[in-house]
Amino acid sequence: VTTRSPGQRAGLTREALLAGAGDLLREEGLESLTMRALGTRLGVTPKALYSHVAGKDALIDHLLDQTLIEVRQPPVDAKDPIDGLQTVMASTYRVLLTHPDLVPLYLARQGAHGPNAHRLGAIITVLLAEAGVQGHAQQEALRVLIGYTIGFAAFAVRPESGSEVDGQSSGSRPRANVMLLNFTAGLQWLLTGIVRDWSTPDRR
Amino acid sequence: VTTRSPGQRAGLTREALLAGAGDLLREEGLESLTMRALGTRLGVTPKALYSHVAGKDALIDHLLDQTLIEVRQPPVDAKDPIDGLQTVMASTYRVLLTHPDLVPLYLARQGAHGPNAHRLGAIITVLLAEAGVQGHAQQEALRVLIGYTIGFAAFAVRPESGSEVDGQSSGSRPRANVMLLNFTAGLQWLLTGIVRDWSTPDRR
DNA sequence: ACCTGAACACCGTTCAAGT
DNA sequence: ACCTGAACACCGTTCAAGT
Repeated sequence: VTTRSPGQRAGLTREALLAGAGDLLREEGLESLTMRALGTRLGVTPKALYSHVAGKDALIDHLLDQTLIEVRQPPVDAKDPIDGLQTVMASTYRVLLTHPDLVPLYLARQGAHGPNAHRLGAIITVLLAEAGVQGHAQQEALRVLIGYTIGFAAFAVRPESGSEVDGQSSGSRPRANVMLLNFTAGLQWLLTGIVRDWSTPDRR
Repeated sequence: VTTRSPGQRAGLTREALLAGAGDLLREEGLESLTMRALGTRLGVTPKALYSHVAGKDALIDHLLDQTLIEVRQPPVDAKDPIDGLQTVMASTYRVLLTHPDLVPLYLARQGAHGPNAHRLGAIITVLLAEAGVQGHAQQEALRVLIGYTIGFAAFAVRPESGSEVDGQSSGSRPRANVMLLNFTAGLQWLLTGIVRDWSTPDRR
């Protein structure tokens, strides 16, 4: 299906690459996300992709970061910073579950590293500061929250065969909701502990 | 270096394969863990490996499970089940950090699935039961604990470039210890919450 | 049962070249 | 700057065959 000679533009953009990669991931799974497959899907030679992206790793990095756009911002008139943290982390958890195949990649790369990830980290940091968690403890709290969220998401992705758990989970009807409630409970415990043990009451 | 004709035994065992794979992983990293590389390291054609292991995925599954042997068992005369849980999970965390390259694989495969993983899961389950956490809540607590432990381990592996955190962490001297303390703190909060909110006082 | 050589069907990526 | 054809250096895995 190659009706184009060298020099003719195919009209590719980085956005088109990311959209195609996202579709490929959603429809065919992680194993099928291949530079060659992405090329044929876009009607283009694999090499053409390298004009818009440094390589496969860079493409995935962009994909991971772009996904975080969907994370819901807490309202600016935040009354309670703890509520804000609960909102942001729960939204992050939900977004991660929407893209199950990406979850292991976030962990393999230790999170995303683009502008959206940075923005999200900044929001969490501000909320922690408002809750009186600063400096050293602030960075550690950030790691605890992110590690818990991504780790839990990774184990929530597939219903059965969940590590060493026996397969017989009690039905599977409201499973996603049950997992979300479990996640929220643990998150609340962590937030309570962080504020209780790591906050410095001086500033603010 | 092929001084062996078809039919001559090379003396391979599954244990030798796993040991070689572990060495390869430790010395060269995950990217270099290849059936071909493992073959040449053992002085054997790649195909010879398939006589002892179903394929690369199966080999990695065995590797993941075997690593869990190192997790320390809590003393049988356990006084406080919460102490026991703290011990087991912290030991698991430490073992995971000893094998950083494996951590993303645990998450990608949602934990290990072999006999050692099963044994570890059973130990945790018993401790939870002794703490009064049973049935439905027991499975959920198990997931919370495992998700937190592996997730935190994944973020503890590399010092800098930790997701959206700015690179300037306060020095790097006792970093592993600091992370372990952070992990332990969060673990304690989770255990406290699990027992407080999910234990049923009736049985035991 | 255990290992071999040769080969298949894939990968990501590079190079030189076209417009 | 953007895309092409051809090719390089890898993968995991299979097949038929040896002892």
